[in-house]
Amino acid sequence: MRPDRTAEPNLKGAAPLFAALGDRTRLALVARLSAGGPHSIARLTVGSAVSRQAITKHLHVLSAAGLVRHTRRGRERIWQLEPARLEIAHKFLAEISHRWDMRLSRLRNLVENS
Amino acid sequence: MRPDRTAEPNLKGAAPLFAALGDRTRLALVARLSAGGPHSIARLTVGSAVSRQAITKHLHVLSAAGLVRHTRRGRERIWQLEPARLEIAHKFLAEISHRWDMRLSRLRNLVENS
DNA sequence: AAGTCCCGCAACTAAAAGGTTGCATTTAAA
DNA sequence: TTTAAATGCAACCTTTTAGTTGCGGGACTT
Repeated sequence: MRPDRTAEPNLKGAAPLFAALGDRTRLALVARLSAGGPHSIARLTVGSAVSRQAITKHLHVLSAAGLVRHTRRGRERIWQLEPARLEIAHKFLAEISHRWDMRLSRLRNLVENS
Repeated sequence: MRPDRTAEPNLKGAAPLFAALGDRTRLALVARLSAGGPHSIARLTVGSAVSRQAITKHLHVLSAAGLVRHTRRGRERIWQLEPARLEIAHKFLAEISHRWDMRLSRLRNLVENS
């Protein structure tokens, strides 16, 4: 197995994920779906500051990022979380933190051995 | 110790962080700073697709989100990563994933005991 | 002292984002 | 079979974002 050339944490892939999460309304939706489970649009709209159509748009944005998925049930559309994609963002941050720690420890070694 | 009522992961705080990370150029900057350490603007511009002023703007966006910090050194401005803020976003994702796992295991219990 | 490098500021543009309203459609309920 | 609920679609508006160019000023170099 060769050393991983794509060690750069999934740059191209992670940015759209973060962008999708980078809105207060959408983040609230994700949080709600993670705790409350699948919900219809109407249900997700209750208690929100914005209109149902706005919620719908946000759900589509999340969907385009692969963070949620929907199913029909009668006349309603049920949305649910897709946690696999969250993991990508999560790992990206872990990788960045790790790199930074490595830098610091290398620097410390340098100082101690001088 | 009571159950944590503020269990909602830092919604209001995390969204701006994700928004700041939700751009390819900015994410590349963060990745570069995490691996390569502090750099001047001119240095960060080399190899980028966009102009120096664009990089400057992006750095200011990251700075407003608390993700980077700068220092003067002679005629150049050195930017460096501020990893503490990354931790907030990181923990948010961990919390969401955890919630989802809890939901799944509760559901499974429900099915098994029925 | 002159030239060069690094940077900040300002004005401007094009495109995308977030939101709204109005209306049509499908499905459930009375 | 009406009526009401849940949604989809489309047009429109306003603000933000990402980017550019041009220029001026401070800080090293020679």
